This record gives sequence, C-alpha cells and structure tokens, in this order.
Amino acid sequence: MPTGDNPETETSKVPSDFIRDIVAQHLAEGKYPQIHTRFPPEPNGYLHIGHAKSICLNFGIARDFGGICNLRMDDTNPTKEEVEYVESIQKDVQWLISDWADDKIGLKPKGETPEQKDVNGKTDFHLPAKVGQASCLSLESADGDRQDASPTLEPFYASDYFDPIFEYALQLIRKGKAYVCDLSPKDTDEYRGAPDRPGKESPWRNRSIEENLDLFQRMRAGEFPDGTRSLRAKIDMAAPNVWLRDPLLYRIRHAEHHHTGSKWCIYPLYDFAHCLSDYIEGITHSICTLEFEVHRPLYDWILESLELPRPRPHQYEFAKLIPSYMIVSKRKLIQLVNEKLVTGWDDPRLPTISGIRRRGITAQALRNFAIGVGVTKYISVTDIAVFEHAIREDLNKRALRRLAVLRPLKVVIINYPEDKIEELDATNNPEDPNGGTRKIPFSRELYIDADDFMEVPAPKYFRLKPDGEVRLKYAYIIKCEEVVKDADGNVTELRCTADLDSKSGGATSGRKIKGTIHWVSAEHAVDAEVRLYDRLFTVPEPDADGDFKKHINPNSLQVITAKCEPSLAGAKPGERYQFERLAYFCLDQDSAPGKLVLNRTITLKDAWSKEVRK
RNA sequence: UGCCCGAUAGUGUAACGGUAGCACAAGUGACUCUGAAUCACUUUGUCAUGGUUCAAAUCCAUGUCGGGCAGCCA
Repeated sequence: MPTGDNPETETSKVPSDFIRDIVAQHLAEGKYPQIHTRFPPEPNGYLHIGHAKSICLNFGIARDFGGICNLRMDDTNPTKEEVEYVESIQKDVQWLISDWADDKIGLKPKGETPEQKDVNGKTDFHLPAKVGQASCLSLESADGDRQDASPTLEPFYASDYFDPIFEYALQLIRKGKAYVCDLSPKDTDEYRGAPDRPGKESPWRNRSIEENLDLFQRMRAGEFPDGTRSLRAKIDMAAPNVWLRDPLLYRIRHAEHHHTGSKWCIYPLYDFAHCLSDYIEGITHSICTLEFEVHRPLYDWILESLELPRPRPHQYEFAKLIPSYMIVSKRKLIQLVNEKLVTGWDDPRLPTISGIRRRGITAQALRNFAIGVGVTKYISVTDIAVFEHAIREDLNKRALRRLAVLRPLKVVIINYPEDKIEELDATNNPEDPNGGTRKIPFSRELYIDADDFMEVPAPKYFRLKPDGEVRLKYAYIIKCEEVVKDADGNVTELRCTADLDSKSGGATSGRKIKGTIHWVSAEHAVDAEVRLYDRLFTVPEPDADGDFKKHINPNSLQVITAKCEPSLAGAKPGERYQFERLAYFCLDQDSAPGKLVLNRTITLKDAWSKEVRK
C-alpha cells in the first residue's frame, strides 16, 4: 500500500471575509432559508488560477453555511464558445472541489429547463438545483472503478433559459421599459456619449409597445440581418453610469450555438441574461469580480423592473486574484496556446487549472492557496512565493522520497568489491510515520549529481571535494581520492574509497560528516525523461508594459535524462515524489510502459543557492 | 471638469471605537544521514491633514495616490 496518499494538508483556519460576513448576517436575520451561490464561467477558454479563487469562494461559502453552489455555463455568446471548453470546465471544477465541497454542487437533471408557473398571480420561471456530487461531472469513465454516481445530472446553462429570458424581454416591452432600436452599432456607440458627456436618445426610443413587440418577434423570427436592430432597455441616456444609458439587452446573431443549436438567432447580452439566470436558479448571493461593480445598478434595475414574485438575488464584488510571474487573462492565455508558445492548455507552465494539475500540484494545495489569499476589494498582486509555499507545504507531507540523479557524474568506490550488491533500507517519507521503507541497491559504480562535487570548493561548500568526505544517503561515508578528467579537462569520474564500517547503522556511521548527498547505483539506475519546469515569465508583472511575450522565460522548460533508483520504474500517475535534496516530481501523461516521463512540480527550497548568490 | 471603488510591514491579509496580529518573504541561530523539513529569535506597517471622542486603522471632512467604467464580450 502506498502511504502518504491522502495526508490532511487542508488549512484548518476558518476563512472570514467581507462577503462571508454579509452572508452570515443574512442568515442570522433569516433573510434566506438557504444560501445559494453559483460559479458561472463562460465556456470560451480554460479555467485558470483566478477562477480557482472564485470556485473556492463560491463553493466555500456553500460549504461554510450549509448552502449550494450551482455550476453554470454562462453561454450567451455563440461565436466564442465551444463544447471543448464546457468539458474542460466540468473536469477542472470536479477536480478542484473533489473531497472538499463535493456534495455542495448544484446541478440539474439532464435536458431539464425552467418550469413556467404562477407565483402570486405572476408568471414565473424556476429551475431549482439538485445537489449532486462533483463526480457526477466526470466525463471520462477512465478510472474504471469509479462509476458515474448520477449520470443524469449536468451543469446549468444560461442558454437553457433563452425561452424565459425572451419572455421577460417581452414583459419589459409591455411595461414600456424596453424598445427595439434600429441604430447601427457605430451610431449606438456615438449616441451613448462618454463617461463625462451625456448620451443622446435614440430616434427609435419612443416606438409604440405594439411596434416593439412586433419588431422583437420578427427579430427572433430571423427577418433581420446581424447588427441591424437590437433590443434596448429604456433607462436614462444622461445617467452618469454609462451602463444605464439604454443598455442593449438582445442582439441579432445568426450563429449556431454549442448548446441550443440553430434554435435562436437573437441572443441576450450578459447584463440581461446573468441577473435573470441567477433569479431563475434561486441564487441568493451572486458573487463576481470588481469590474462588474458598475453593472450592479443595471442588474438591480432589470430584476426590479420585472416585479418578480420570488426573492431577488444580489450581486457582490471582490478583487480577482493576480499572482506575480503569471498571466491570467483568457485572451492572452489563448494567445500563448494558439501561437504555440506553450504546448497546449494543459502545459504545466500555464496557470490554467489543467496545467497546474499536470504540473503535479494537488487540488488541496491549490485550494489552500486560493483560500489563503483572502477576499477583499483591494486590487493587488499576490507574490508567487505564497503559491510556491502552499505547493511545498502540501507536497512535503505527501511525497514519497526517492533518490535520483539529474546530471550524472560517475563515482567508483575503489575499495568496494566489483560484483557485490547490497540492498539498503530507505525511508519512504520521514513526514509519515506509517510511510514504511523500501530497498535500494548499492554497488561499486554509482552516479552522483555533478552539483555535489566541486574540484575547487567554494567557501562553506560541504559536499564532495578532492580529499574530502561526504555521506552517501542510506549508505557509506566516502572520500574522494582521485579526480579523472577527459582531454578537455572536464571531470568525468571520481575515484573514491568508502569507510566500510560507516554504512547506515554501522560502527562508524555516527561520525560527524557535514554533507550528505544522494546517489544511484549505475548498473541498476533507470532512465527517465525529466522535464524541468520553471516560471513562464521572467518578470513579476509580465503584462505591465503590455508586451508579455517579450518576457517569456527562455529556460522555462529543460528536458534532461535522469538516472533514477529502480523503484521509480513502477511510478504511478497519482503519486507524488520528492527526489531527495532536489525537487518534487510527478509522472506525466506522456509516459508509456518502459518510458518514464516526469514533470518537476517545484524545487525544494535551496539555502545553498542563496548562499552562492551572496 | 463625470460616476463608482479602494488605500494597514517588502507582499498579501486580520483587528467591526479600546494592547496593530497572522502568513509569505527577508535575516540570525539551533537541529539535521535531504543546505529540505522542524524549532527559536529578529527586522519592517495604519496614504496625508484636520475634526469628533477619555480613546480612531476603524467615525466625519478635505486632499493625495491607485484602479474600474464609454463591446451588439463576459
């Protein structure tokens, strides 16, 4: 049994923030019987670390307050959205919340759409969530042993509400609060004015209700080409908030939609669709990022104007996560992928959730980070060191220790018999008392890492040096007797003697030796392709000057062949490894039988390199 | 010259009128068969100016600085 598989590395402190304070107060006041949040990504790209914060916030609130968090595709723009993204989003959300807020996810029966009913004499649309399991979202039966607990559930889709939303638009028209406008996109822009200059009313603003109704129906029927007409809210062209200057509610788009097919040729805009989607699902707290703050009056205006019979949702905004040395903008991420600056959406250098997963970072580490950064309205850059700390903290507890040599330097133990092989005991994980041990072979010819020998040692260097002693982890203390070089003066081999009584547990094994290094038996070592990943960008704010591509780290990936202890031949996809004194690694999906491919997740902290820099 | 939002150590975040705390980072030392981990210690902070108050990071006013908003994107 592999141990250290599921250490509890979840941060235990209870998060508190201004949004949770509001939720707690609402609960105390009895304002809502149950808290209901939602996570509403647009399927136009892969989820990234910023979304992880939002997921942790929305699902975390559901978790802390006994609520539900709906997963919803905010898919109102058919020209940008794709099924590939829908699927990746489901997979990433499932992975992130699994074993944490697994049972808080609000889903719906497959194919179900809102039911129309009468509430207090008013037409109403409602689609209540069914509490599912994150595993319901699993698209692959890959794991074999995991059966789809409930294959009949799926995420919510804003596009499932196109009928009710259309109906609500009709209601707005009937109330004289919306009109069909014939202005071109360009004219609409001009009429809107500017933040410091009032707009001008559209000449089509005062059409009769009948005419508006007729025109809107004909828009839906496909009588008009894209961009020729739109449905607009009738609010106030002189409003200081530009989003209240008769914002568009519907545009004509003769386009195939990934979820609704060719049923529609008009599509509601975000502002109209989002508040109504929240209402239809019975959301209580609609949490979004700061840039939507100026949209909140419109969110409220639409729901108020409709005089809806059930309690209305309210919007709250927080500052999104911006980690240093990363790019978190869907537009720019898509650029990196399309221009092949990275290998794909799941490139381990990318801050996408799928990239993070492939890198070997666990969901728990990501969560600890995303929760730990806190929730405020202050826009800030989070030091990547905080993320790296969360990764190391988690991996330190769960990773199996292994010996592997990244840049091999041959060592021959000249006083050790040629044909002798010893099996030495090695601890799997000193952090895990039940981690157990394994055997590693020792023989006359070994590899050590080139970094662990210096012919002319730097001050305070206490690894191997000519005539110096060093301890081989789990094995003997050796002394460097001879340095062998090639014609160019490169060190090719070290000839050493071992203190044969100093084997771990042996008579002289207690001798004070400052340095301990890792090694592998040359004859028994297995080769592995090792991908050494580093930060994708060389500067803390890659896009500060608007030219992030200029700051791509040319050394963000180095591929080498490492010599690994033989037990690594049996490396498993879910396991995490620490190559002692080096870094954390995980098996990459490119591995095949007989071909090991390992990703470096993150290096160990390295006080020596810091010393060298001084 | 418009509206909205924000400002607490280097970074992020608490303190909800009553001792400015935590994490990361940085530094020093201890320990170490991982220069890791762990442990101990240390440095550094309320944007400014007024006001209210016995008492202000917190309330008020003014200012300064930073951010967002003028897609038929979300």
